[in-house]
Amino acid sequence: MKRDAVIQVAAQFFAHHGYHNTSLDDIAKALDVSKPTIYYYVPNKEQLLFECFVAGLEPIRTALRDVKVSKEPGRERLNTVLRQYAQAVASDYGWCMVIAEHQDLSPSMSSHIRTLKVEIDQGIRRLLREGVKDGSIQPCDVKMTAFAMAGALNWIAHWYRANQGMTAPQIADAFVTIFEEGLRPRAARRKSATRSTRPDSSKGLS
Amino acid sequence: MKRDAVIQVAAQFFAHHGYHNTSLDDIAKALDVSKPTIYYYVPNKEQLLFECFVAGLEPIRTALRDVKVSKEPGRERLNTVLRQYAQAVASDYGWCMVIAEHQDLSPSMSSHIRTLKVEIDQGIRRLLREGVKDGSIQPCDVKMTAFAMAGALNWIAHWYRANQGMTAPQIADAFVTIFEEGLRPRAARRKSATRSTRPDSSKGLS
Amino acid sequence: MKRDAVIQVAAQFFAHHGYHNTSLDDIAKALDVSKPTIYYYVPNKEQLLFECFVAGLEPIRTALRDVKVSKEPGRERLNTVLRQYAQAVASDYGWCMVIAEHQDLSPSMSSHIRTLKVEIDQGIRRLLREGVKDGSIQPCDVKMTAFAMAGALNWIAHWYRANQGMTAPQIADAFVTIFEEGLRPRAARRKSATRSTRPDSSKGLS
Amino acid sequence: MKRDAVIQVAAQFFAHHGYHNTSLDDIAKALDVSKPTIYYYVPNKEQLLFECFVAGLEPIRTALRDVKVSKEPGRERLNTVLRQYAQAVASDYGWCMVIAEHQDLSPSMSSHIRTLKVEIDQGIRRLLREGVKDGSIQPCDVKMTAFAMAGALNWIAHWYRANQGMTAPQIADAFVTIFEEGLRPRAARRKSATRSTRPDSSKGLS
DNA sequence: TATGAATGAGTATTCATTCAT
DNA sequence: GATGAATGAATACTCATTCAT
Repeated sequence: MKRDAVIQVAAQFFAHHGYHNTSLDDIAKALDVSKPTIYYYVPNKEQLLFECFVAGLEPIRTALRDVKVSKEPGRERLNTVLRQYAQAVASDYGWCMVIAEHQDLSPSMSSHIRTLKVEIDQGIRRLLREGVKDGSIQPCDVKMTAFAMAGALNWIAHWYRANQGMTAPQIADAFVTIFEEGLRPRAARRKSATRSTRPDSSKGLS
Repeated sequence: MKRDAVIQVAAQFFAHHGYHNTSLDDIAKALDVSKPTIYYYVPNKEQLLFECFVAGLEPIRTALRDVKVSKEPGRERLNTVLRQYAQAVASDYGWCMVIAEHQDLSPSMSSHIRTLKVEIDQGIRRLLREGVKDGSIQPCDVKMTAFAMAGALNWIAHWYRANQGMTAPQIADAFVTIFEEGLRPRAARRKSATRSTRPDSSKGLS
Repeated sequence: MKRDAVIQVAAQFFAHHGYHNTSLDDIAKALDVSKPTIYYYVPNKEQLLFECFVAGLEPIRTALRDVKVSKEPGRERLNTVLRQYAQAVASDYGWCMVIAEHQDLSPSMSSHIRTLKVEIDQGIRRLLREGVKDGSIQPCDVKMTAFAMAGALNWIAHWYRANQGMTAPQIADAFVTIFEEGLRPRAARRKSATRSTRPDSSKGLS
Repeated sequence: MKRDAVIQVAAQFFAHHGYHNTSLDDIAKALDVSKPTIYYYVPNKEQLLFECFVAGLEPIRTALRDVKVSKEPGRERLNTVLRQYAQAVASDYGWCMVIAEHQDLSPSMSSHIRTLKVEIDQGIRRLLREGVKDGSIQPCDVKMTAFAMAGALNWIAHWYRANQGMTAPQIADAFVTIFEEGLRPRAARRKSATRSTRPDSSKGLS
């Protein structure tokens, strides 16, 4: 589908240059079509961002749905979702998914996006609660924990570069370990964490 | 200093509406001055963003410096810095600090900002390493842990609203607990986590 | 071609009001189009000036080329070029051609224009040298003579007004006579100069 | 006088960068004073240009006045004036003198300048007429000859650079020779023209 | 004399969007 | 399906000029 090509190219441009620094001219040129052609597939720039957002979010929603019927303990199911989440954020659509904000969107689209985001957040919180209930997760502030996880994972979109350093699944695993184990030493340590693969590159803030 | 007022108002606008959706006209109107007056204090819009960035970052740098001479174990010193970090991100300048990216900046300014960000990241990594060495932090992937923490904390800028729900220090404490304890239940639990204060609001993604 | 209309109208405005006193709004209004339309045909104001410059220069370059294959003595060929030169300077594009300077142009465009100007200058010097060689022009300081001629002719752009007083070819003839004969009386005068047609108007300096 | 310093610096800036590309800030910075200080000496930018113009023109007016009482033949007196003219055009004020145009000036100032320019032009024409009458200049189109001379001399402002190549008096002499002798060979040549000193540099058009 | 602070009026340029074809 | 041509609206930035001090 050409429509998908439009959306993917848009996502890549948005991720590299930002939403506002990407003109439809840029996208048109990259696709080697004229600007009005884009309007044939998408009604406006805002919708383009929205489509990128949805494309990125979809796999996470699917993972949340899949996990609902699983028999595994909550912590395992949460980890499955987090792994999928990390992969989504590291995809072409990750950046759009993460920065799509009310700031650049009309009220109606903004609330639409908010609904989708809330759905994800609630899904994660539910898994946390279920994990606490079944004993696989220790009691915690569910809301804050969901925020911390989302933040850590979303941030991947800001520093991840495909084909450089770790792959998305590797990052997901590292993060899962961090969130599972915590920093405080346990009386009986059973598993030693892996070392960083590229200790030189450092840009946690960005 | 009027200059500081300019920067603060700019930071608030950037945070609420985004960098590109804020015109210098907006800022001028909010300050009740004419547009050229802004140029009297700041040479251009980019520099305005940069000043906001620096204003937000400064307290974190200070905290990192202060902690260097502390005699406490690494984990405590790290927590001190993280608390300051959370407070900075929740300030007026937090959003600017977090989204100031190469995308909207000239190459020279971009690299300047990168340098400052790397400094923070390295500071956190150092504390992690020292904590591991002195036994207050369990062995972990230092780089990934720093990334996860920075991400979780940076993300606060996307959902925090002053005078609503938790205060910045409360959030900081909650996050510190999460990172310290981890999700996996410990054999002997000594400290039970607090419950979420506002279980209704949910927007982890944004 | 609409593009040509844009350039011609621009040239007229530049000539009447000066480059800096002409806004793209003025040009757009005169063409009865919107400002962005101009940008559809020309990438920026500087390029607009450049196009006017080239439009004015082209006939002179052509004349220089044509004259290369002529069998006439140097002085005749020079006169042919000077006549064409005068006509170009008196055209809509004359003023642009003459004032297009490094001052208002980017370095690259500036050097481009300089190249073209040097080409004209060298062409005139060559004709002077050839005239001296074939005896049709008396020995002289070739460089200074070329400068004097170029100056006298360029200056036409400052005082010439179409449909007032002499036509461009008449002016060209008058100048050719002046340069040919010189002021010092010749022993045997063969040709008496014409009188000025409008002795009242006087603005040699401007 | 500080006022003179202001005018001279302004003239240099105008000459190097153009009237419109010179801001009062530039001039103030070069003089190491604040912008309002300039307004203490000169009421506005236009007046600044006017003062430069007058400063450049004055020596020519003086020369014309001096020559009125001379007993020399017209051609000699004309040459004296032309030499002074060339020197003025090559001065700091030359460029301003030559480009000061109605385009950048208010109507009243514009007409004032025009009056001064006409005075010069009429002075030259008068000398030409007197030279013809006393036989030192051969009959010619006085108006066109004055225009040609003014153009050739004015143009010096566009290519002359102090301390490079010929001095102003040398240029004046070369031009006088050119205008006196003309290109057409004379039956009996009495004086051979000098050669160009820098035959490589070529920029007659500019 | 001199200036720090301020501004009104511009001005080039960009860009999402439209429409006739 | 696709595009050439056009535009309304916005926006960063500049600069001559003023005025209270």
